[in-house]
Amino acid sequence: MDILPRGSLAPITRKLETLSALSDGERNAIAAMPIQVQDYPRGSNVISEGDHSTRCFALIEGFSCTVKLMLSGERQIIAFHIPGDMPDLHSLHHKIVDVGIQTITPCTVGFVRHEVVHDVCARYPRIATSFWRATLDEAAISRAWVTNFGQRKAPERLAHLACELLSRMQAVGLSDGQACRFPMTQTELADAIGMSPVHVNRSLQALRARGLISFKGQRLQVLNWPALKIFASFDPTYLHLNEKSD
Amino acid sequence: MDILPRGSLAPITRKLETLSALSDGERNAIAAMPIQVQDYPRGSNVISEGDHSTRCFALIEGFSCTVKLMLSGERQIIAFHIPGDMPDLHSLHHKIVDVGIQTITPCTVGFVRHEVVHDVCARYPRIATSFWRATLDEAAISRAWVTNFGQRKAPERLAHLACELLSRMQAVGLSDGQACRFPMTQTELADAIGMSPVHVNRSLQALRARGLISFKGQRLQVLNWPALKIFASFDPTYLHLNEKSD
DNA sequence: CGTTTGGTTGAAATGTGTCAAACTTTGTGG
DNA sequence: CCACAAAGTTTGACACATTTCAACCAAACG
Repeated sequence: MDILPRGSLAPITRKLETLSALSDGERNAIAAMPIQVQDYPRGSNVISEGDHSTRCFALIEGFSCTVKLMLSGERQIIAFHIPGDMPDLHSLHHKIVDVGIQTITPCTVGFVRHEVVHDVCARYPRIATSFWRATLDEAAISRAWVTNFGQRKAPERLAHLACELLSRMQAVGLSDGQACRFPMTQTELADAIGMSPVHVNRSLQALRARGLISFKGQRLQVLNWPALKIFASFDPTYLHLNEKSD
Repeated sequence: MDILPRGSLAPITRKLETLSALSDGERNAIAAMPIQVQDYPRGSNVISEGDHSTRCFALIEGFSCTVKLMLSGERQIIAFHIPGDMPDLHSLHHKIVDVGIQTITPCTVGFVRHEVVHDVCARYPRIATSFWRATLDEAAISRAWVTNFGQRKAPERLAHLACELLSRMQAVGLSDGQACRFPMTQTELADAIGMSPVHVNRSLQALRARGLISFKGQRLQVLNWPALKIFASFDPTYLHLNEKSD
């Protein structure tokens, strides 16, 4: 754990810039925030359910997910996070966190103390707005997941998730055409879409058989984007990707 | 449609007070916001998907829900709203709304223009915080719904929804012991939990057979709260009911 | 090279959807 | 206040989606 050189905040600054335009002063204020960088191996808990939160973090490198653990031992994955995301911003106002955050791959995260964030928000209202918007973007994704669960069968659900992930990766410049890194195991996908791993496997085969997507070595490749969108009835409006505040 | 006398803002002020303590100045600023009151019959659209939003609203009286309409004509209910809720606060920063809001009963709502809210937020940071928190509370509920869909079968899912609704009604003083108004039809419940109306009906019968709840004349009566909580594995932490900011 | 982890397969059990009909309640106009 | 219509609820039989369990296979890894 050490202090991050200014440059490493690039993913977060870039993310905030997508939310609203920043002045030089605002950019500097963000770059000046004291940040504690920490690496986590795959499968570790960055935040545990029930923790009392005093800081929040940005995902600098790697994939993580928000999870809810059941008494039965089952785990529900509620959201996936990609570099630049700030998955526990809500802890700024919800001190008792009701979900955990786990790493899916080895991750590098940057922690910032809540006082620091509150202070920056107080001095730069537009930054506060950006943080608020980041939490709203997340909320919109949760709503889309509710719809995904309620309205779609397994193959369509998986297809929709693939559409979402690729779109988000494209939005932060982490895609390679219509392909991107996709390190989730089938068991993790099962925990995310609320189905058994066996059924995930069969649904993925159905998607492959239709020539929509392919998975090889932790990569998702979309073979027929228009057809995939139609199959999943994917409408990216909910991601609010090209909509800045103010 | 007319201007509301100050007193009618009571549900909203009370709601905001549950989010963070308000000073007299803050209370006055809220009471002074110009508000347009409008009545809607049951089954009408307060907000339609795709609208470009210039104001947001508080539900003063009645029940409404957030919906996502599918191309197929199906509708997914994403959230239920009770008096005091401000279901489209997110439109403050997401101008293009990706969901609609429909009334479940006749409703009275109060609209406030976005500029007015932004102005109050700028002058009273604690009010801004309260609004932010209100959107975070909603987001936490969406996350809980994802878990509800992913982890529970129909009867447990319905039971969890009943727990949530009753808890929220209790929190704003609209319950009657362990009973409260519950005007949703089985078809609406079906749209909310992503199941067919027939299966909702059978699941409700299962809950009644277990002696957990009863429905009569738009009322939900919980007959065995401890047993219901266990059956639904309901943990109210996610509602953040007794947690104020600052 | 063996071990572990993740992916694939088949068959049977369970959960849920669909359709069509009957029943019950609610609301409305005469 | 009644009669009727409309809306909401309940039932049964059958089809389909998904889970479960157990086994096998393939790739990754020390």
